[in-house]
Amino acid sequence: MAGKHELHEKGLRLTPQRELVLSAVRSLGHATPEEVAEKVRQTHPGINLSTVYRNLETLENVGLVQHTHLGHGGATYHAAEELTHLHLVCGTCGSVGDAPIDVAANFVQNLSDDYGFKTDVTHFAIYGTCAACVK
Amino acid sequence: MAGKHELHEKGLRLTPQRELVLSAVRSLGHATPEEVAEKVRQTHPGINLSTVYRNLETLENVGLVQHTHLGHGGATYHAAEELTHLHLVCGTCGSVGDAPIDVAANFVQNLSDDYGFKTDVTHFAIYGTCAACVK
DNA sequence: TGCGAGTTGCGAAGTACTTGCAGGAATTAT
DNA sequence: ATAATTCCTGCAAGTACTTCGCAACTCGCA
Repeated sequence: MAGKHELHEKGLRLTPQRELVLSAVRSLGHATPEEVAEKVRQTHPGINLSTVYRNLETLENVGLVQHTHLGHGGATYHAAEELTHLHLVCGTCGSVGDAPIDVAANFVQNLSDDYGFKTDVTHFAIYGTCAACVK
Repeated sequence: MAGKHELHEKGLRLTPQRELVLSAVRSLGHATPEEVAEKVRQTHPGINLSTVYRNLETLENVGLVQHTHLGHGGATYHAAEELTHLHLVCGTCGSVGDAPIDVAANFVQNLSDDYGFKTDVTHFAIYGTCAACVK
């Protein structure tokens, strides 16, 4: 379908590094900048950390990836396509689970109705204890 | 009522710095370690940042304060008494609003029923756009 | 193919936070 | 009240993460 790469369509240049950063984010699901760098190094060992940071930022600007705060301090990036679920972070084991956005629909609606607050549930993680650790 | 300070009862020493840190957290509502330090300096200029960090940690251990992730990277502390509301962070203006925990009751219930995930809604902020910025 | 502009790599600077140590203050026992 | 002990504070060095500047390089277009 597309004769041009998606990066092209966003007005960005198509460089190996950039494409690798994007695909790393996509294949990792959620990842810190450092994890992305590590992943990219599997195919492109020489890539510099700052390049990863810069590309993450650039890709975020054009809307291909987005960052989320999982709370440990650093931001975590994920592909824009993944934006359909929310993150369930377990405070005990540290695992990150997913849940469809619908479970929060009600909550979002409440906040909107009562406070006029438009919630973006995907941006922050939901903290708690996962089923495995509750036992 | 208490002949002893609450800090005493927790087995902690009563130092001016420590008491000031606690009262700063209480009066600020939510505050980053640095904001706490700034507040404390109004009455005790010489206090060191590391003292603030350590006291925050100590106070958290005995349950007098707790930290929440508002997403900017650093933790935000608040008094344990404040634990009855969740934080609504506006991505546009940066303001932090409050909402009673009840609005999330439904959501928490869903997560618990469907995933066995016990959510602590107060630990992480809820991200979105506040009423003022939506306009 | 050749030019212009966006990108990369590298090192260093900057910021935010944490940790170790020695002196000083608060408690407890005498 | 005094002395001894233990904890706490302040200072400073150290670590981790992120951003910046610059020169060389590569991509995209004519």
